[in-house]
Amino acid sequence: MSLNSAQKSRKSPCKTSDTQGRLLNAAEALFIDAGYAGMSARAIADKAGVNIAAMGYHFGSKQGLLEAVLIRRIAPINTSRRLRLQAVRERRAESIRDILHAFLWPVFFNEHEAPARRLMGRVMTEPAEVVEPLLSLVFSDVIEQFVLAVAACFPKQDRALIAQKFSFVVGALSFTVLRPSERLLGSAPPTEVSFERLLNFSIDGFLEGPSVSVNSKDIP
Amino acid sequence: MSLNSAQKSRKSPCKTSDTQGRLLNAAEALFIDAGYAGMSARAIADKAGVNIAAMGYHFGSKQGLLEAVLIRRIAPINTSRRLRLQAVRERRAESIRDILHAFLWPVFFNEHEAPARRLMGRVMTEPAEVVEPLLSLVFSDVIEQFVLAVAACFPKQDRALIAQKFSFVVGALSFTVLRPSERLLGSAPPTEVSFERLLNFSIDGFLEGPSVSVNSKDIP
DNA sequence: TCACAATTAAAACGGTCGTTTGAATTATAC
DNA sequence: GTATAATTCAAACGACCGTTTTAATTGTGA
Repeated sequence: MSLNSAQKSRKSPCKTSDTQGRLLNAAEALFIDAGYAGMSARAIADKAGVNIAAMGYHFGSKQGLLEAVLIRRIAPINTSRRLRLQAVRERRAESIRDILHAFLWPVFFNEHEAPARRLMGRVMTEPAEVVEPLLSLVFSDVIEQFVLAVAACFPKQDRALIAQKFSFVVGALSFTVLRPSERLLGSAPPTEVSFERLLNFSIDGFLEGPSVSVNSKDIP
Repeated sequence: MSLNSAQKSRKSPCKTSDTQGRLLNAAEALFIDAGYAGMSARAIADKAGVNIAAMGYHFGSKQGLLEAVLIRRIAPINTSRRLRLQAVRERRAESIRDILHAFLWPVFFNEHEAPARRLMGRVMTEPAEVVEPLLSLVFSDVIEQFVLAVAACFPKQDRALIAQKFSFVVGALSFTVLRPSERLLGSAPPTEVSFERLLNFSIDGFLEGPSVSVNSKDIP
């Protein structure tokens, strides 16, 4: 029996069916479109062209399959983020643009493009509790690193304020990549354009903008 | 038979059980926590302390109940947004702060506070196709009005750019109100603080910030 | 070729899904 | 009080859920 996929690919090197890969792709697409509760094991198996029992055999459960889906795409993105942040830091002249660029770029540009982007958006807004431990496992560290880096850029700004500003960036990012983005906008701009716009928007939010000098009155 | 709730309340003015209200409250809470696919009709009925058939009787279906839930909370928020935008316009000196204030304020401050906030965040990220027509029905008009108002503030800026910046605001807003917000931040700041921070962050994103003068290189 | 492990397949498991039915109960109007 | 409508209730509908079992099939090393 298998139940583990890591060491097994070494024992059977020439897989022609690639059941695991087909399951991962099918589950990814359905999770993006319907979320965890909305994707059924039978729909996954059908889309993958695989017997339904294959899911339990290769990944243990539906939750195990989703975890594999997330780790396959999200972990490389966060690794890329970390590497880029490290490269920026080694230049000893990090700017807020460099830091946010390192955070946003791997989401928009990677070898899997749209699927990875939308998967990122979906998982950040997924209500199912099964993804909660996965989220903190994969994200908490990289988020903390980036918030620290941004804080180093603005020693004067309140730390909690910086953390929340960063969560605004995460929100704008998640919402942007969640859909083909014809929802609010009439049409979807090219990926490079969306990326550049979100980057500039986020940068301006961190810089000490004119907004701080203006008082707003709550008109109840 | 009923199947319609609008004209019926006039015929039976003294409801002691308030089955519809209990169903709405229960469905709202469960939808916020689990999304459409994750909330079951039986869980709703149990939480409401009501027979399961009451849902079909009063709202036709689970989808009908969710529609009533959304309209009850979201429509008043958007109405408040429109009224505030109109008030700002009549002053003939609208600023980006005033416009964004009118857009954000009704989400953070209304008579139902946290439930309405989180419901707003959940519905904006809900994958189920059943909410799609509801979304465009309730949101497309108010969004268009606000984008137009912002565009009037910045006649020089590209219209598509403004629309996408506004979607960034919507994303940051949705993500902020989606959870009690202990997810990325360590703790949740008071509502007024979060509101003020998001407002300032959004304003800075629209103002012609320093980011436009700096070119970013894509380091692949 | 033969044992043996890995994988796939068909079928069923108990359970829950959203919805419907029809009778019982309650409120309203005359 | 009685007819009539509105509402609630228990029960069941067929369908689908995630998972498991058991047997058949495939691939691999001796």
